[in-house]
Amino acid sequence: MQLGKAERHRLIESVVSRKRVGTQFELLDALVDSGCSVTQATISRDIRELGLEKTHDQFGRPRYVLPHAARRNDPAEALNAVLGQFGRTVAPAGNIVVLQSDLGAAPAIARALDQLGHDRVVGTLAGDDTVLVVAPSERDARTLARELGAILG
Amino acid sequence: MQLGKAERHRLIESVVSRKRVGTQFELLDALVDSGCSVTQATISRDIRELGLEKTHDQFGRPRYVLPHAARRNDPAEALNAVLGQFGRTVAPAGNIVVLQSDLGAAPAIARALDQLGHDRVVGTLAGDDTVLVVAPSERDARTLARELGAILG
DNA sequence: ATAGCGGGAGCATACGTATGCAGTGTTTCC
DNA sequence: GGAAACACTGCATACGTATGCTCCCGCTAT
Repeated sequence: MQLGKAERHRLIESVVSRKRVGTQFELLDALVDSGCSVTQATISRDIRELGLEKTHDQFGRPRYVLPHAARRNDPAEALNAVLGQFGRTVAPAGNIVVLQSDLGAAPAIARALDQLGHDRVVGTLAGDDTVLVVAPSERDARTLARELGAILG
Repeated sequence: MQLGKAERHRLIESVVSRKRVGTQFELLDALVDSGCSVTQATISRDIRELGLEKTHDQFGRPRYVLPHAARRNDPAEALNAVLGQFGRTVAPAGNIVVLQSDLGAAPAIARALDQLGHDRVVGTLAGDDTVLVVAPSERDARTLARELGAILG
């Protein structure tokens, strides 16, 4: 044994979050490539211990992902939740995206946007129920508005 | 065939969100109890079409859940995200829970708490970076603080 | 009417995952 | 040191899930 269980777990988390892994044998191959040689049985146990979830991607193909709990601090998740819950409308106007929300939620949304590190978000300004999102260009603003609109539903 | 595919899908969503279903045969049984008799093969296809995810509960037991996308409007999800992302500290004080957050996030947190419909949340009052959560009793406040603290990490 | 098409579902089975058991190595406590 | 307890893993296999094939039904155009 060259790699301990804990290191293997880190490795699995890393692999799974970087590429689509649909079966435990695929994962096994990836681990072997990284110099970690174990059997499927071990991987099955690892997966339970890590709490990995098996989902389907947009094409219905299987995929393991990190447990939801582990993604709780992911800025993208936060934006999804806060925007899905409190967002009302999005509209581009020049190189600005105007985002309307439930009263009081705007600062949180703006903060979530800031933390995204999104290329098309230059900066944000929040009121009580409105966020102005400044984009680099009109074109970017339109794209961004579309992206945010998709989250709203 | 008495139930169409669409109705069966609704039924599956309902069952899966109400109780822990660990295998497709368990789900099959539940459907039969609801007067819908199909085979495991059909359920396998349904599960892919619905995009259900197979996770592990806190004891490592398997469980199907609705896809993450479908839970985006779940108030509990919103609270998790917003609190996990922006929450700082929680402390009970009398029958009040004092919640400190990142600047500006308090109103969103308060809103998320309100929408929970939680028995121990009588009402909330939000400043910029502080939420006061009013609980029915000191006991409730302590319990509530513990619950919220768990979300923070 | 009927031939042709497409969706839905069952059956059998291939594919994928979990687990009882046994073996090995490590730590702990006499 | 030696025994006991424990953690980790592989092997074989039981368990669980996906899918190729087929049939059936309902629709449409001929």
